[in-house]
This record gives sequence, structure tokens and C-alpha cells, in this order.
Amino acid sequence: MGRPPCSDDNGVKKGPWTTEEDEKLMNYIQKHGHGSWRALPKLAGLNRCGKSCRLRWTNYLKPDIKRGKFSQEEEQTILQLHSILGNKWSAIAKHLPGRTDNEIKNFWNTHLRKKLIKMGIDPMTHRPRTDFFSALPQLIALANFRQFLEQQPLDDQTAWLQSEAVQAAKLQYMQSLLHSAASIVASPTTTSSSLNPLTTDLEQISFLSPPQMLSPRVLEGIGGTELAGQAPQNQMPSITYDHSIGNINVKSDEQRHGEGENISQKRMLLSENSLPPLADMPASNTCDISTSNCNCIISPLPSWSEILLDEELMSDCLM
DNA sequence: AACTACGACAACCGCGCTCCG
DNA sequence: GCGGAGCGCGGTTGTCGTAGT
Repeated sequence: MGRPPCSDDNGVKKGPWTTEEDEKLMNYIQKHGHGSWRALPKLAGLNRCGKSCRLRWTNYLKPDIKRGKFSQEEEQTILQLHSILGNKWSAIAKHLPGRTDNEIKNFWNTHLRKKLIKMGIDPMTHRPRTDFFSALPQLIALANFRQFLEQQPLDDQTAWLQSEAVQAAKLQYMQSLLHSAASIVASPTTTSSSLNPLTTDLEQISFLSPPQMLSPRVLEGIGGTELAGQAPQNQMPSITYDHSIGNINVKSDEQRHGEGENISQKRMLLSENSLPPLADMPASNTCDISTSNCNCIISPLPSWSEILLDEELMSDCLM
């Protein structure tokens, strides 16, 4: 493949464009169109490579380009589209007339990304951060628990514990798979109606965190004592997550429906001893990014335990 | 006033895709 | 089907302005 890179062109100017160069480029394109970008610099009398000319034109000189600060609406649209499309800047730019992919990319990197990180939200997944280091204490606890099991005689009780630990490990593994899947799912084939900022709720971010799928005994064993005993298996409580203080609030069904505002919610601190969220999946949860307030209500999904604990499916996944 | 750190954004670079001979 | 040319895209770097010390 023999195409020389732009930088190899002899004596070609690099760096910021002068007004004189801008004028030359604009005049030429307005008269002749850009045609072949490779041939353009010579024809226009510019000592630049074609690629540089194309970039300058598409990102700066094109007449329909909107410049200046991004509006609140544009910001929300970018957030919404990024949660669906990921770093597909050109695809995002198509939904923001007058904005270029480069401009959106820069705005994301300098403003929005930092804003999300500050709020404790992973800018790539648009979910509360569950990076390696935050999960490290759980992994260490899990390793210790395994060591503990290996030192015990394999009677019925420890065998049962071991199988529960295996389930826990499987769920952890599924979490990583689902994280990967979530980023892949962000495909450009999404229907245009779902992307329309006028018809969608721009403030919505979804995530699911079902630590209650592990039995209390397992949670206790792997160090999750804060979580142990919060909810019986297969009875999914609703969980609200407060980004600002890093807390998860858990309410049972009766609490949710019967007792209104004065319920004494069982509160789980996202401490070193708690499990990280185990899965991500779109749900009917809302999260207001612009105000840093998040109160994501996690819907119970009983089918999850059936799916995740299915031996055949899991053995396929783990092979 | 001089220096440093940081943020914003323009521009560059390399890769991959598409088109065409 | 293959290979080269051209283009578009996303990640990264460079440059400039400004706030802080």
C-alpha cells in the first residue's frame, strides 16, 4: 500500500492557517468546488496537503458552520446521542445542524466528559463508574474466600458454599461481558426516531444493579456484609442510586407502594465491602445530568436470575 | 511583571473503508 | 479478485489564551 502520508509531502506547510490561505481556499472552492482534494492545493496555489485543505474547509470555512458556544439543547442532544452511539462523532454531528464532528468531539473531551467524571459517571458507559480499582476490594475478598474454602474439608456445607461462590464468580464475569456488550450495542443502525431530541427524554440514563441476586450467605462470604440480608432471593427490591454521595438506597415492594415518603429506607453504602453493580441493561430509570441529581429507580427483572443462573447458558459463556 | 498550569480548540496523524481500473 | 488512490473518521498533539501564583 503505497500512499505516502500527508506529512511526507516535501515542503508542505503545516500548522495554523493564515487568513490569506483561508481566502485562497475559499475562493477556489466557491469557483470550482473542491473536486479532488489531493489536486486542490496545487490548483488553488496553496502550499498545503489536500488533507489539510479538506479539514480546514469542513471544520472551519464551510459557510453553513455554526460557531460559538453549545446551547443547553445541543449539550443534551450530544449526551443522549453519545449514550447510544458512543464516539461516533460524525453520526452525532448529523443530528446537530451546523456543528462539525471535530467541534463536537472537542466539546465532549473538554466539557462533557469531565462533567460526567466529576459526577461519578463513566463517560463511556453513561453509568456509575465500576472500574477495576473500585472493584478491587471485592476481587481480593473473593480470592480470600476461595482460599478459605480450599482449606476446609469438602463436606456438604462447604460444597454448597463453593457452588454459591462459583455462581458469584459467574455473575461477576457476566458483568464484564455485559459491559462490553453495552458498548457494542451502541450501533449506528438505531432508528432515527429514537434519536430525535424532540421526541425523546434527553435526561435519561439507564443502569441496572442487582446485587440481591446473590444469596446473603454468599455475600457475607465474599465480604459483602453490608449487602447480605437486604433482600431474599428472587424478591427484587427497587434500588435508588445517589451519585452525589455515592449511596444506594434499597426499598422493598411494600415500602415502595405502601409507606410513602416516611419510610426508613435501608441504606447501603457503596463501601469497600459491597459488591460492584453486576449488570447493565436499559431500564426505565432517569438521571438528570445537567443538575447532577440522579435518582435512578431500578426496576425488578425476575428473568435476570433465570437467565444468569442457567447452567447451560453460563457454561457456554464461560467456555 | 514573569512564570507556570491549565483549558479550549484547531490541526495533524494513522487507520480503515470504498471506489475504480 | 487485487491493488492503488482517495476520502472520512476517531484519536492525539500542538498552539494559544487566560487564570493563578
